[in-house]
Amino acid sequence: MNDRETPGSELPPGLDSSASNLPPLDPVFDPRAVEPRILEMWESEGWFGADAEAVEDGGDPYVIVIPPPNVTAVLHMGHGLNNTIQDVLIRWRRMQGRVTLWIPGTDHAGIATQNVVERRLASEGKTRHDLGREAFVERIWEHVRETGDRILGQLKAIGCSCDWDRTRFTLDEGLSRAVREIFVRLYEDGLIYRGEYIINWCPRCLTALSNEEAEGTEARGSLWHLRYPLAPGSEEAAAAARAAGAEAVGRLPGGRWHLTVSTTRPETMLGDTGVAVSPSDPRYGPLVGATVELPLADRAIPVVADRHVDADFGTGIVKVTPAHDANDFEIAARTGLDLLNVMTDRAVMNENAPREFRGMAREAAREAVVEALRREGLLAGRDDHDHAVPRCYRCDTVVEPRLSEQWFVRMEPLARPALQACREGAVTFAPGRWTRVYEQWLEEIRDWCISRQLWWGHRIPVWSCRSCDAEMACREDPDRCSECGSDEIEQDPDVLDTWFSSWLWPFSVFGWPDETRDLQAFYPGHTLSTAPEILFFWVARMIMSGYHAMGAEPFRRVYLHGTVRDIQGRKMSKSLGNGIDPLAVVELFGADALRFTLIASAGVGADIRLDHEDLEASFAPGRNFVNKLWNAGRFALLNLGDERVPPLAEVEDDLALEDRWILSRLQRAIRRTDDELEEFRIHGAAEALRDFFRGEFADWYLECIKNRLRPGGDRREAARATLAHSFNQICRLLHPMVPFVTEELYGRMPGRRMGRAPCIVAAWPEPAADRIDEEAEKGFDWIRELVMKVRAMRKEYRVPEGRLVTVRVRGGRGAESLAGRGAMLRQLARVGRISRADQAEDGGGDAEAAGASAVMTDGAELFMPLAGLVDLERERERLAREAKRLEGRLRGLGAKLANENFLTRAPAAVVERERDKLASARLQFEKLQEKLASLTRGSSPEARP
RNA sequence: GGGCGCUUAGCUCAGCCGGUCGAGAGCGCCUGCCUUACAAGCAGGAGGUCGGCGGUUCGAAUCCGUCAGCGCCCA
Repeated sequence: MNDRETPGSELPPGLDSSASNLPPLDPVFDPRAVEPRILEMWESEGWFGADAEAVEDGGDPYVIVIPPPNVTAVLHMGHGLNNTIQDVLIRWRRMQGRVTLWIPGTDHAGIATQNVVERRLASEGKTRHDLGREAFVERIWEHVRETGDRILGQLKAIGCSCDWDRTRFTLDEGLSRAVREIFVRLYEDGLIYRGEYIINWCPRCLTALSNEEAEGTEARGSLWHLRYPLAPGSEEAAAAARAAGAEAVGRLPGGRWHLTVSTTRPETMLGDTGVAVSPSDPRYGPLVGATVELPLADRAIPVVADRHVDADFGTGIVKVTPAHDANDFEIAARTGLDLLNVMTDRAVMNENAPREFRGMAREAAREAVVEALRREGLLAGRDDHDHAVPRCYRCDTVVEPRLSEQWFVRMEPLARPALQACREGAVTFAPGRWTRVYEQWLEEIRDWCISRQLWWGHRIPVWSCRSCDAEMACREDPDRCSECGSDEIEQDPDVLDTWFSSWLWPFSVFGWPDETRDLQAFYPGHTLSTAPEILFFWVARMIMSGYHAMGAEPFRRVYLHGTVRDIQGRKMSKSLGNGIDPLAVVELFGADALRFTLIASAGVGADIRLDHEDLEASFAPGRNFVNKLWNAGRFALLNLGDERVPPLAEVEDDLALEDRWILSRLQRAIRRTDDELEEFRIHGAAEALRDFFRGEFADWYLECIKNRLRPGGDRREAARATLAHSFNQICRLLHPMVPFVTEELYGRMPGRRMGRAPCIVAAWPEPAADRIDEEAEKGFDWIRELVMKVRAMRKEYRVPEGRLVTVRVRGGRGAESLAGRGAMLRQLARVGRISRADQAEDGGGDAEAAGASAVMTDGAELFMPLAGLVDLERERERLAREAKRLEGRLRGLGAKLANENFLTRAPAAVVERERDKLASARLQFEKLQEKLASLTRGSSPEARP
């Protein structure tokens, strides 16, 4: 990067331009003809990467690690948005001269990837068990080698400037070593433990899931009310409870007392080992310690008191199924109830269930249990009940809480520094509201179940000894027991949660646990951009591991972007078929159009809606903008030609009003763009640049200088210099958002000759305070207003487009502003002749001829003679309408300024501004009244004095 | 049950630590233009009680309260 220019430098003078080996410019931008070539140039010239040395030499790093997509994933719009955001930030910082590094990579996606390959096997009529572990894992590797990393190629296609040489994969040797190391450390610190707990279990994937992986989905279900008879001997207690108002205590037809409990999962009652009430519930006090006869199962279970039970919810009595419900498991732990597992790992009723239900799937068992209870008169009823049913985030199967032995990470000690970092502002979130969400999750942190009953992933590095029962977590695979020396050892069969490797990503990619130069140079990183869905899964855990392993936060700023939705507001998904393939968009409209559309429509953290059925409509904003840019570039290049373009400094004295104006506006655009980017308001930056490029540069500046650019044009070199400079800056400013088209145009600009750095590493523009020119802005604004007024009058009276008009101007700043503007006004508004009527010779004769009139904000009066076209009545109405509008405004401003409170309490500057507005409105109003009066005189002679 | 977000032009959205918003953009719509960079364009235009109500303030799309609708997260 020694080819960089110093910021703020002018274009080197007089360098040849048009690299004539480039293809000619099409009138319509053809991304397919441009993008691959540019991409190839960036990569072959090696602009994407960075090495530690640049930082060691004093460079200021800027680091982003990509949220690693699943290795077998294909790009979707969410990736498109997220990675465009990251690329904008990276390219911007790179141009600023930071040592930028964006690390790409993928994760192995344990369940997802294993599922894909298992499905393939199934189509061959095989299961993974037919192959055996080793062969199966090899099969997955094959699959990954074939189709993996496809998504990275897709990221390249949308222009992502990652350091591709540093591509990482969570199962790489280095990253696996990091996983092993952190596991052993946590184990040695007592932060990893194994235990039998209720976990979320997917009966299809046959593995444990973390809480985060069990997604609650709204479902319309049933709440069943079941009657559990009380064992003999509890009659008195039951009667007392009933007397105390316990409606859930009643008598069966035969006279026996019973309790009523409610459940959404009746089949679990076969595993009930107790019934619980609140210890503070006066109604059930007498019943605590009583015995219930569990129907169907023919077991006696006790009534216990536990604080978890809410006396005010439902009947105030709950059934307790410790082996099949997390809350019940905790109740059992506190009250000593038995654990009874009545299901297999496939959620089929097992041998602990009564014979008639054994072998039934849980759904069938539910119906059978309900039916059996109904037969016995023990079904008290059923209500509709909407509730959240947890489903496997990978296969959507309903998750079954299951008692099993798993590995957990004790999270509380890890959460503490992560929470503190947030409170102290070491890590901040955009939008800020996510701060609270993050903090609350950490405040109520729960231990993390990290074992998965899969074969694809990092195998848990714990061995146990069959001879002495020792258990050891090892950095290197052991061949004998560290306690007794026996070689009868075996490794835990399970693998680790994929997130247990991705939470190390910000430092494992740099070689941790080795103290590498990369780690030294590039950790901590700076920005993390991702979707809020994985705030807990990933972001929070990275912060925790960062503090634990590295003693520092992995990044300082977290940007959580919105969700890409379809036009109806639904999330895009494969199953709904409402997704948009970013590559299809690239194919149709180009990567730049995709990027600009996404960026320009995404407020910070706001969702984006796109119509998957009308890509044309959805991506028109980006495509149109890019095409406009392309054509402005063509115009500039055509006019700059091969001739020498002087630097601005050389034409300083020849700069015209419009030159000084656009240069001044350019400085403001630079400032605004910087401000927006610094605050992560990328769409704001896009808007700033669109306003400047389209609204000022293309619509006004280019139109203004067309005459001057012709051979022999007035101050031609000044126009060429200003054009070259401002378009060059526009390319740079827009490069982070639309890198391809800007690179292509920049590469053709004068001064870009062999060897000089391309746009991707051109210096980011810096605002030059001495180019801000208030006077030029005011002067040019006056011209703009005049042109707009003339255009409006022409339209009003349908003056043919090609026809030149005459305009007379009186008063205002016309005198000083009009000199030498003839050609410009002809170009902008087809004004053939413009004259000042200030001098006496023109007098107040406007009304003599038929024509259109207008008054500018500074009171300048315009008159456009339009004999034969103007209808006086219509003109009168038009002016009266305008006068009425001004009158209303006058009233409003007058009232405001007559308000003593306003004058005394509002800031002086505000009052001053309002006074100016009033003066201007009054002036305009008066002039209009005069016009109207003269019009009336002109058209009705009898009214003359 | 707890928390958060959204409601501004036909559509998608900016603006929201109050005055420069006399409410903007893109797309769509109407009218006129193939003006030698661009019809993926240019010019002109229509279109909004800034969800309802109440409050604070000299002043509210912007702050507070409340109601309604939509959406998300946690339990």
